[in-house]
Amino acid sequence: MTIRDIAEMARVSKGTVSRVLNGKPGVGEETRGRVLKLIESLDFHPNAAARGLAARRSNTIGFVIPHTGRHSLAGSFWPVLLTEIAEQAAARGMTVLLSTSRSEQEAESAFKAVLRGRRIDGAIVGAEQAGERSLAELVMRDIPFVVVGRQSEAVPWWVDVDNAAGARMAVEHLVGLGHRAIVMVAGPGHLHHVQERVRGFQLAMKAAGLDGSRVVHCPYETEAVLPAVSAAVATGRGVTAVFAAAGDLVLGSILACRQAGRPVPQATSLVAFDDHPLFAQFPSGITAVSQPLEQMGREALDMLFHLIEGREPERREVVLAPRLVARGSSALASEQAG
Amino acid sequence: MTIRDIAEMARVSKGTVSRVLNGKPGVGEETRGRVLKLIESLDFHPNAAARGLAARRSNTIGFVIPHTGRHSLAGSFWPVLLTEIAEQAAARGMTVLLSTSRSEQEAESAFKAVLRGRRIDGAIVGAEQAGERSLAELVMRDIPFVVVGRQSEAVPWWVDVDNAAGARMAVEHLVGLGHRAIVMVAGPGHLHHVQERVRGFQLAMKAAGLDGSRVVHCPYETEAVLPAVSAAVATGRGVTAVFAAAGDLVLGSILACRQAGRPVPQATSLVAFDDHPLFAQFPSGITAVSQPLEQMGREALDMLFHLIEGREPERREVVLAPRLVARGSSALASEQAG
DNA sequence: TTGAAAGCGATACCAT
DNA sequence: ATGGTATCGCTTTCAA
Repeated sequence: MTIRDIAEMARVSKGTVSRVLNGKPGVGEETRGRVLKLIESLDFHPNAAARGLAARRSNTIGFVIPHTGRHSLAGSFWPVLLTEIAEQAAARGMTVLLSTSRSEQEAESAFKAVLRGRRIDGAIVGAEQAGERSLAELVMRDIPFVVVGRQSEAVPWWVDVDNAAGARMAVEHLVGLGHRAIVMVAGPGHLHHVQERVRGFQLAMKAAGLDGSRVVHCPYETEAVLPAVSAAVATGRGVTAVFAAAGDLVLGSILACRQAGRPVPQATSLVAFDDHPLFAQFPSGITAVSQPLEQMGREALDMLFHLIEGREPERREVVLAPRLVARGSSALASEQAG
Repeated sequence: MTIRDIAEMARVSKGTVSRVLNGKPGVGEETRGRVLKLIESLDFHPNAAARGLAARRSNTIGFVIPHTGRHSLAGSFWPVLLTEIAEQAAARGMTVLLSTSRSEQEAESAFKAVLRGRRIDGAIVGAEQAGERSLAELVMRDIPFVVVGRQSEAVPWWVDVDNAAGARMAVEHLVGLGHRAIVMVAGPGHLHHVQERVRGFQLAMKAAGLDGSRVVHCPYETEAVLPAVSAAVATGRGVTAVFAAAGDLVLGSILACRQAGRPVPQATSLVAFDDHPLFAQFPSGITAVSQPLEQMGREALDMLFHLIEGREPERREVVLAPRLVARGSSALASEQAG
């Protein structure tokens, strides 16, 4: 079943069917209706390859995220964003081609596989994957892209959550509850979003007249969290609250507090950066700074579609505000056990 | 840059370049080398759409998983499997088109979007998505597919973990540690894998001469887990162990035990079905029945490629053995507190 | 408003 | 071992 069959049955030319198919003008009302009805009744869908070949458009976008074996997809950020993007792309008649891999080496080749042969019209790229080489590759192949998260300053189009503001919200929430000695558990210091969160933390602490130097850096995805945090909580005399600045650090932080004899929420308050379905499952819930993933997906796709269609996006950079979801893990300092 | 440019530069015909590109015979050694060198030095990659049109192959497979907003991708099973498949597909020169969505309604349209226009050569379908209508659609469009997990009996090709065996392993592990009163926390009873796990549990309990009737069914992704399980643990006098038969139920089960005054692992042993990176992060780790995701991905792709190439797969059904990873959450019954 | 025809960039068959 | 050419199914001028 091809466009030609439809044309013959409708007694029109292929060109006319094509116009109808693409909602283009220049087709009589009656004719359009007739063709449309035929297309629907036969559940006809034009061949994507032929379409792509003729129109030089694949109607496919690439989603390029960090090598993900256990790390990225095990968290909540990328999976949810991926879902958002897949869905919103579908709503616009686009499909999503995925580039993921377990290891760093394979990431590169997986990435290239997706770019090759003009398979995609554009790409959404995760910040960690947005290295110079990758971006150069995209530019070279003339593929528009939007980076989610920010790593390098050299990226032209990106959307990110306001990491510093999120950290500030966490601090202000805790300070508002009467906490004065707060430990921040942060990821590896070379990551941009980590730096931003630390900056936000320290600014907010300073603004409150408090000591912002209690920052513990841990690698993600490791058991190193536990000892580091419990040491910080145990030795930092008078510490009443912990700011776990990434989803991956939350569990370790909670366990560390318990291990240090200062369980959450009875003796220690905790606020997480990144929300996760599990956080609502904890006995009284875990207070979290939630990233607006749906909106991030929407904004990123918006920009990308602008770029694909050759229109300059309204903004080159989009910074979205996170939202604090208060749950039971953060309590009044005065009500905590000593 | 097209195949034609390459042909001219190499002073051969397009046909010859095409043969080289596809590693087909009928090209002189010297010629092949010359063309190959040119292709590499120019980093030429044939246009995927043109290729797909002429060869009637997209070199793309679809990955269709349950609507996943918070559920599926928040767990560990699908994300990891997706990664495996993306990577292994890439190794075979295939790319992965994704069909995901947040809600059940959107799942259907997202699914169709991927199938339309012969975009994919074949599909990997998640069991929950393998409803009659979806499969009928695939069959109708003549798209080969392999189902991961098993839901209906009507599915011709599938790969799944041996759920019953996994449950048995959990029981035997616990029994070996001296536990005699074990509660199973299971997912919704209408799911096939849940039924299988319950069956395995009960068979193993019976074989050990124990009471296999302590089965608590909970919906996934909810806070209903907590009350249900703590009730079971508290009222079931003498219960010393819990078998949390899905990753999503583990945290709730652990919290429930603590809430019932019988914390894991001090007073209650726990074994999980499904492993998760987080499980290694818990203080002493959580014992888990681990699914061989890498192997599942490989087997599923193997079958799929057979089907795509019109060769009958060696097996129509593949059942893989899970593996028990012993960690600290399961202890000798005799060493547990009262 | 509509039709006819020329590509789009590969593959594959048929000669040579 | 190679070249020439029809073909894949659609989009897009260009005429009418």
